[in-house]
Amino acid sequence: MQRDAVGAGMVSPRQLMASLVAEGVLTDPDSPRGRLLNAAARLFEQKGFARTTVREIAAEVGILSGSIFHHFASKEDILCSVMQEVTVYARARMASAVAGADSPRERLRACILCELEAIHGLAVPGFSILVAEWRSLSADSQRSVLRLRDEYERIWLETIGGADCPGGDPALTRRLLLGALSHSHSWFKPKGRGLSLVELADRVLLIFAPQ
Amino acid sequence: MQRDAVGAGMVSPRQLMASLVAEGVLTDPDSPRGRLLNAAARLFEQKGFARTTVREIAAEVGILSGSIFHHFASKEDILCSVMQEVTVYARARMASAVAGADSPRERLRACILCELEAIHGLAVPGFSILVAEWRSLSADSQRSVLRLRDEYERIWLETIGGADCPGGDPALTRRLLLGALSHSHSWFKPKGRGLSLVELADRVLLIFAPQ
Amino acid sequence: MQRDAVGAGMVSPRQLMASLVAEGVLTDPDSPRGRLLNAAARLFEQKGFARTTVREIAAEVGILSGSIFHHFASKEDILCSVMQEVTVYARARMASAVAGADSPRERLRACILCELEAIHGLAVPGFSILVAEWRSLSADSQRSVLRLRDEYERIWLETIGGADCPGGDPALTRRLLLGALSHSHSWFKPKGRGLSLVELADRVLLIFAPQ
Amino acid sequence: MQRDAVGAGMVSPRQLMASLVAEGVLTDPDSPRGRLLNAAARLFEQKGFARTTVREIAAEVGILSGSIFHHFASKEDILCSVMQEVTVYARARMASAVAGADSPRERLRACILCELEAIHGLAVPGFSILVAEWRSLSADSQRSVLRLRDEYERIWLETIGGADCPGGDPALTRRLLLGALSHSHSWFKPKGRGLSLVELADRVLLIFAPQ
DNA sequence: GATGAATGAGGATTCATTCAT
DNA sequence: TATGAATGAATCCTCATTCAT
Repeated sequence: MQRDAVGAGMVSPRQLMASLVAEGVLTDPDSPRGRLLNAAARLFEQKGFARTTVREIAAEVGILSGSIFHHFASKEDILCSVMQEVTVYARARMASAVAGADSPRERLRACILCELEAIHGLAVPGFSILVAEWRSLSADSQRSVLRLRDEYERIWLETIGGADCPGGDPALTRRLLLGALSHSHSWFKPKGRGLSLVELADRVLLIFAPQ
Repeated sequence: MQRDAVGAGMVSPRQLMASLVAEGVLTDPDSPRGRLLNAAARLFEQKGFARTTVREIAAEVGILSGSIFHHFASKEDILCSVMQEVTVYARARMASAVAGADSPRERLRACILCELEAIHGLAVPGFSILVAEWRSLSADSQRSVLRLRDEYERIWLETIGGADCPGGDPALTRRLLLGALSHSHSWFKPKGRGLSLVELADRVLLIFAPQ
Repeated sequence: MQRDAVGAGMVSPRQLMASLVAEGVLTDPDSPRGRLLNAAARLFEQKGFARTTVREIAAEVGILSGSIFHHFASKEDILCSVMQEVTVYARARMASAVAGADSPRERLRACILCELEAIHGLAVPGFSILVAEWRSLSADSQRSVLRLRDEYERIWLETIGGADCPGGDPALTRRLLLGALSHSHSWFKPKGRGLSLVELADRVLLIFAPQ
Repeated sequence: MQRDAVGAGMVSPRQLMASLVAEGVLTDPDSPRGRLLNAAARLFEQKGFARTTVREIAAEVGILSGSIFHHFASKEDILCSVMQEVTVYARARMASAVAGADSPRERLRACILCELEAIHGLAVPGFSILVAEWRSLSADSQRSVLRLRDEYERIWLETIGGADCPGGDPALTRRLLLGALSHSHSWFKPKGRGLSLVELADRVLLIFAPQ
């Protein structure tokens, strides 16, 4: 029997985003700022932060490069904002996914799938940037993102602690998992005729929580 | 009882490198070109390829930026050369490490430790660049590195296939391992009072090949 | 009796240029781009393309070198644009000059004087660049200029064909004329107390169309 | 009846050069310096002085760029030397050609053909450089070449004065001729199935000295 | 909010030239 | 004489950022 994707029983990505926008904790993706963030996320993911120019980001949403600075203080501010938005969204999504899972093992599965979907842009573009471009951020910006990320990681640690993972060190397990999952961005093609994302999640689960 | 590091029974890094240099398959690290490669590897690892200037690389070995182009055709050529050298060296080291291990499980452990040592620059600086800066390479350069890397990966796949890894898909296991290990570059501090590299390797082994 | 210069009965250079600018086929010489083109033409003529730096061109119009690339894609693009503008203008001027001449011989005289005036910058600066810097242009750029030049040369060939030139090969005559006239750029000084441009044209006419 | 080329009755190019080398007024083309001069002349003609690097010249004769400066003081010195050699050789050849012609008209024909052969590299490569790269030379170097060229031009002027050229101004006629002939370098292909060099010379003669 | 021209510091790269070996 | 590593100034070009309109 095909297991359910994370989405089952959850609010849809669109609904979730809408409610976060309503709460004022996320930028409206249809606003100029929101469209810039999306374009930037896509480009940073595709070509990397350093190789993306503000001109390209601006062109992507049909404005000129100078106009970007009405919305962001600097190029780094764009990156930081992207990361913040991604973090906020991923955290909400993760909370919702875990809440909808019954057993400890299901919860871990939900976390893995949730992060995989984020990494591969199914839910929100830009998650892989968090790992790949971390060093492009100034120390201050890193702190601001880390603060937002805290709870996201807390959920992960609790979930790993609850599941029966070998090694007995949830922090280490989490780090290995983060590396393994985020690297999948460079080789896993969800469109392919091979593994689906859900299948990949199950394989990973089998390794990090056997039985 | 403290298990042995990979190095036990192997030729020393220095000896290995010397013999590879003698074979003409590696650049003499004391030659101008070799010193440039080392400096570049260090800087690329520290700050990333895009954020490193040729001026900095040149300054690191005490020459002027223009002089670099006596040894390399372009900045990208430096990156490509670094990756090639790292690959050649890591391959030789890996072959030697695996050859010195008796059981399948020991061989896997040797692979993991070997790669961890490479990632953390204990053996050769620059291995983590292979993952982190892969996209900074042109398609042609990528191919040239991949050709050299082929056997390295072949050893990995055979070793994983021989060990009793869950999942039954050595290629997938390898990819997850590569992600998990290379990401350790951004959080693991070998100097720290925490885990040692050998201990980290054993933990990873426990997860990817339980029992 | 002093014969008339080409200008007689023609629209003035200023009027002609103004109408071409209005048609959108020439750049407004008062626009930033136009001023850059003029400065570049003057410098290329004076010192040659290779020995002229973009800094100098920029300085000539009071901007910094980097700002040039808002208007042109590359230094070669500047050269190409100069040649295109010069060609368009010279073509219009030539057409107008020939149209105002009554006899075949007068038409040839008009062509010669028109090209001489162009070469010596009396009408438009930069014509001599067309010959002197032709090899500095990429093959693609050469084609784009040649397309614009086609009609200019067609007028020449028809005019030579109509006049009673010895040799009976208008194409050859044109080539010899072009060489002879454009070389005058390096020795003829219109300001001098010697020959005037009009006199020079008449001498050339006497040689290439005797009687 | 096919008219004779200049060469008829003259010493062969090879003999002429040999005797000039013997006199010490020309560099032995088989000496290192001579081979450098030939390579440079060919490259300057092909790509222009500014676009030719000393590396290319050196490579052409199989030495390294640094070694060039054992033979020449600077890149400009190479250009100057090329022009001097070309001038000396052309002068000797011209004298010999004119001496072998009987009538004034024949003498003019010999001059034209002689210069055409020089321009198209049949006798010595590099003559077209004299016109095309004149501005690449410093004032001092220009003077040194002009001194050598004096007699060459004197022969031209006397010959033109002796022939029955229209216009009555040998200096002007010479200048127009020089422009017309040297420009042929950019369009005339001696190999082609069209005009031969001798035929071209006869056409030119017909224009500049009718009847 | 948007424009687009301009900035200006900095980037990689070129290349004639030098000089110890 | 030849080498080849190094120089160092200059080159074209890039790009985040500013600002008057």
